[in-house]
Amino acid sequence: MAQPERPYHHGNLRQALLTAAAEVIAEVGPSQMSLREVARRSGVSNAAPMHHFGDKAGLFTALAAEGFELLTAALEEAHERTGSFAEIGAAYVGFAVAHRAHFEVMFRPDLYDATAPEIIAGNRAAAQHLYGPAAEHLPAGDDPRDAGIAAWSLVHGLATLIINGNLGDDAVADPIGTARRINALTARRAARP
Amino acid sequence: MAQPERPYHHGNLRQALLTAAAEVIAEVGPSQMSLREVARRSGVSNAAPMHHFGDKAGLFTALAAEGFELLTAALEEAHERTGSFAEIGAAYVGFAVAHRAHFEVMFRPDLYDATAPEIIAGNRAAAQHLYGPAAEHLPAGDDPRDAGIAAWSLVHGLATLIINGNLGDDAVADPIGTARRINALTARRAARP
DNA sequence: TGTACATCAGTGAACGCGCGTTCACTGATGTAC
DNA sequence: TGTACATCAGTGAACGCGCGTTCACTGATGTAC
Repeated sequence: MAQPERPYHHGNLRQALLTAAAEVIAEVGPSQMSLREVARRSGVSNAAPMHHFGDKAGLFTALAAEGFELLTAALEEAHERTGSFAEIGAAYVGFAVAHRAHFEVMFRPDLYDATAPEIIAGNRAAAQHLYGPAAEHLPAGDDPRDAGIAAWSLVHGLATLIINGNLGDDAVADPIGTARRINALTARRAARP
Repeated sequence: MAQPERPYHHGNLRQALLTAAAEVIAEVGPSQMSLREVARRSGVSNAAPMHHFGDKAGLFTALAAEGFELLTAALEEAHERTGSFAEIGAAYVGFAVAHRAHFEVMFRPDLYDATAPEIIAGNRAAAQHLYGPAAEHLPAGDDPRDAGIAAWSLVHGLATLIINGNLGDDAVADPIGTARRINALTARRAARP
């Protein structure tokens, strides 16, 4: 037993806590997540999370910021890979399902400090990757602002309904496929002005 | 002082508790609502709510059931009055904004007993008033199921984004107007196959 | 290369708090005769 | 019409619990010389 199971210095505790928090949130929801449970799962004392995040809201802020980065990366990747607006929407839904905990926290600003610079920047970056392509694929006569809101509403609503279990089993079983069909349905209409 | 301020028998405590709960939820969110605060606002002892709802989940169940009734009534009214599918969608968003607390609870089934008969019936009734008209206004070639999901996603996403404060001030200031434009935009596209 | 010391990361016990729920109870209401 | 009694609606004190946060602390690491 030369190597103790848990060394005094964790090495990467901050990230481990975020990962554990996402796990807990995915199981019980953001509002039932407790710092103590997160610490427990990370094999660390009750007070350890405070050291990294200051308080509970600080952990949520970090999680939301990480979420916006992940979302932006997912949208960017889909855009560059396919150039298809419908695929960007599918990537949005894919992100929500794959990173359910992040997604739920991101859209509950009451949980965290929404004025933190990393949140504002992350928010803006993600929005640009949605609104930008929406404006590119605009049929004549449509207001670009409304078209952006419509596109966002569509994928956000679908993601929310799937996550909350409000859609049938087939939609839940294949969220990205459902998103593709829904987006294609709307895009197809838009392509015939 | 012949009339005491608070008689022993409230007379309509159940409804008063539901109203107070909706108030609290609108202020602090469903997960921060406590039975004690609801009792406090209703001018009644801590234990009084248990008498009417059994436990906390019971109160949420009652609130969700009431929400489904209100939503169904709102959709039905819009349908009969205008016959317009876009107006039904606007009514959905209008309901979410006007009855924010109900709306939030309804779509968090982890909070209540989703298997309660009044919930299942309410859910089904509301869905029929959305999916039914969606099928009527279906352009050729569209899958009716997908069209229903798309319509629901659009209005549900818009409602969620507005409630969470993710849209700009003008959308928040006039949610129904925004919903009308978004729905009309989609409906207009659908009308040109 | 070795030593002194500052800094960093995590401990663990303790705090006060608000919560959901229980319990035996009491006041008010309705009904049978 | 009056009385006895069952039932209903709400009381208020108490319970045990998990929580976020604090605090003085200790072990580990890095850096200056």
